[in-house]
Amino acid sequence: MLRNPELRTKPLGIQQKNIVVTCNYVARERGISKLSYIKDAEKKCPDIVLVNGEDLTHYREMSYKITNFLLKYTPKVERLGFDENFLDVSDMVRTRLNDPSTKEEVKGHIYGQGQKDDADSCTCGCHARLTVGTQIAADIRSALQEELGISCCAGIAWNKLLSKLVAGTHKPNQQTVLFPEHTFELMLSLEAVRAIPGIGHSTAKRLASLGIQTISQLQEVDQSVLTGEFGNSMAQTMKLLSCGSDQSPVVTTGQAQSISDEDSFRKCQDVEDVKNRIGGLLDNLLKRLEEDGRLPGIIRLTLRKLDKEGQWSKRESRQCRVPSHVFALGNNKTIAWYCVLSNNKTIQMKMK
DNA sequence: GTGGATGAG
DNA sequence: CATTCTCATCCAC
Repeated sequence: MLRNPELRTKPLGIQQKNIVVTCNYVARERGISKLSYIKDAEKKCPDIVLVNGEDLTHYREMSYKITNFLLKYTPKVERLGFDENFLDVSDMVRTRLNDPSTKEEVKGHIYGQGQKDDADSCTCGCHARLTVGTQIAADIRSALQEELGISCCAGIAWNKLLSKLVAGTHKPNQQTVLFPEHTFELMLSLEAVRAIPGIGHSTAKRLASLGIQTISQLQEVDQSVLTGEFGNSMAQTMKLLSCGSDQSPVVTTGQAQSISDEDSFRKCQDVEDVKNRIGGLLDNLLKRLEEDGRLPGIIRLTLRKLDKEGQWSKRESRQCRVPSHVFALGNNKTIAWYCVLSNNKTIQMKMK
């Protein structure tokens, strides 16, 4: 929509292979959901505009533009995927509170109540700090809109878990603050344990085997029951999360730890074809490596096979170290063959 | 260090 | 359920 503003008012979907991986809010109002099949989406919404999004270059570049923009406010910026960032603004809050011109006004929504007044039961100053937090969020979101043309949601709270959860309560392009009195309310509004970030489908399944499906069940279950299935550390963490407690700090993300390029290799029988496709992935990777400026220490190939019935199997990977002389030669294909030969295996499909 | 599992958007 | 195309972390070996 940034590159083609005419699409703003139209139902828009981003397509990768057979799937609408994401879509704008116009499309969502028409009943399109993320990760739906193209067929279903077109059935519901025949005039949906589809843009191919298999090449993530543009999204990655904008993603880093946004993170770098946020880094002008504080060095404590942690990326989560391509489109979310955590900011620890504690220092900014302290500075603003020392400024006599700072007001008491809350910007945006307050979670769990119409107005803010009953609130001042705290003696620790958290309400004042969170209020300043809403002002900082409003300032940053407004500047982001002005300078990069990006709208977004924000959640203001005292830990990452709660800020993420409360950010999702007013969408799109709005912000919400959580005051401590309403923590329990927010956690219980979630219902399923799966809604807690960090509890994915696998952990949810294991919890279900213990008879735990809702947040309140997780809050009330005896520690020892969890410890039996997950071990002490995980059990402790999950109990805390269920109550809205998250000790994890905002960790500055910095440069990527790895870069990868992949493709689902649809209908690839021919060996020649496979070689070409892997070569293409490698070329893209080398371009990105050059822009990055660093040299890789390791290269890894990842693959998934298709069985007779067209079912995907689990991922398999092979990796090896890349000596720097490989790059001194400046020879593209050398690297992939170095990897393949040094492992003495034939590897097709996916490459990381 | 390697390779699989898991989880995030 | 994954499906797409990434990126990160954890853990057994």
